[in-house]
Amino acid sequence: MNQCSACVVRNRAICSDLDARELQALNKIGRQAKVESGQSVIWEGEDSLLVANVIDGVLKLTTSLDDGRQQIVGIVYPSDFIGRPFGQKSFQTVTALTDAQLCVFPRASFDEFAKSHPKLEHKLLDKTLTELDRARDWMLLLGRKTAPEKMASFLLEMSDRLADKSCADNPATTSFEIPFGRQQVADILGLTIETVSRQFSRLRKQGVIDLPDRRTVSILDRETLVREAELQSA
Amino acid sequence: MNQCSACVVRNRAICSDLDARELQALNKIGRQAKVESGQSVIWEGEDSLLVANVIDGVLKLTTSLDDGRQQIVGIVYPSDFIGRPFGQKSFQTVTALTDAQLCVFPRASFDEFAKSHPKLEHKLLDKTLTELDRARDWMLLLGRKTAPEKMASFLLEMSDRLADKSCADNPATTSFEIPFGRQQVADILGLTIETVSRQFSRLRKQGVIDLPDRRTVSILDRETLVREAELQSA
DNA sequence: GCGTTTCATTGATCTGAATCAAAAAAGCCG
DNA sequence: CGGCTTTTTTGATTCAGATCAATGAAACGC
Repeated sequence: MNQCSACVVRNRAICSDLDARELQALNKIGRQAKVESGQSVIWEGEDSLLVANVIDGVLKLTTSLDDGRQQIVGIVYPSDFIGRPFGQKSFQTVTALTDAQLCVFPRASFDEFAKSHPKLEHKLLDKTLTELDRARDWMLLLGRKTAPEKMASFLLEMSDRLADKSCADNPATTSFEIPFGRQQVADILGLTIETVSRQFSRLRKQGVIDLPDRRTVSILDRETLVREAELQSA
Repeated sequence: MNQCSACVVRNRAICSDLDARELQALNKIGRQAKVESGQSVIWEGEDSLLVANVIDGVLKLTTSLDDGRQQIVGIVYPSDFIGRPFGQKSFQTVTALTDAQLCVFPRASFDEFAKSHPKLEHKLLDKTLTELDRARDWMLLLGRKTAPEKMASFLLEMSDRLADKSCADNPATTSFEIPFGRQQVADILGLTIETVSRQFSRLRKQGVIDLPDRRTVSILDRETLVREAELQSA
């Protein structure tokens, strides 16, 4: 039996404000599910049949064009929520970038539960508003930034999200493993894989970053990155 | 005294599910405000001190870089909600594109009211989820579409939002007035004003659209536009 | 260990959209 | 109406990033 009380995202997910009894009711309509890296759980254009909390792993949200061009429109981490409640259609495909653990709910039951539990809806609203802010911020990057600016912004964002603060002996140097390959970085930034690769190489040659292996990035000169990212006015 | 019962967006705004007594309570914390075209009501980076319902007019949400580059990240129509509840900082500037009428609330009072009125929070959640879908859709356009594709997508979206269905004698021909100039179209699509102008001219020469005056667009050949927009797979 | 496949880097070239620069058209106001 | 400003269009040129084309380096299976 799944015990929400033992859940690792217990304090951060949308269920965090529910009491024991409510949690048990929610638990009844949901189930845990394992998703392997590369697997998709929700498909663009399909009926929205399920929603879920991410317990562990990283997933991507993508939209795409007929000819294969693809844009990653969101990256989902543990405690984030995926799926489209109160709507019939999904506009994005959700794919696991690492092996992942989800807490899945049939959409209809979730909708019903949510409507009768304001505390949960409030949490969901808060998360959605934050996501909207993030998406709109990303629109500035996609529409107006140059390749070097995109790259710097990306590395700083990744560092904020992923840096292992525990082993940061030198505060200036942060190291982290990006959970995706070059093509996916390109699909996040609206660039080609070649341009992404060239930007990585340039930053390495300039001593701004180090690339111990192809998934790991060490930021050596955060100052320069911040300057290159052309931070927003405010 | 403002009477919500007479409000033109009464059935579509986030307050539409409230009963008479609740409406009166909400009315007490809010006030109507007129905003002139060009005026900003919320500033990027400033403390989020107010939120509002749009009663009449069109406004834009923008994010910008230090050097003046700007991206329009949202267009706001009557019955839409603006501002960032439950958060201290605004990430976007909100500016009126036409004279507008708002129903303004101090953020703190609104937050409090919302938390104790689940029906309102539910409506707001629904609207926010829709906005998030729209924003992510737009990210595909910004990151992956070419200038002609952007232009076609833009015209189709505008036509859906603005076309005066009442006077559409010929179902294939739709006419509408874009509530903004070329520079703003450029800031929506992540292009320059020159490229936007060239695309307009090209479509006019090809007989796909007509431009009776600089703010009005008539779609003559919707088919071609749809083809050029490279519609999403699903 | 070694062939095979996949993924990343690097180089050469091309091109779509940006930039630079006028000209033309539309508003505006006395 | 006729000068003045602002906005839009059009043309010439440049350039950032895409595309095309190899090469190189890991990861994988046997």
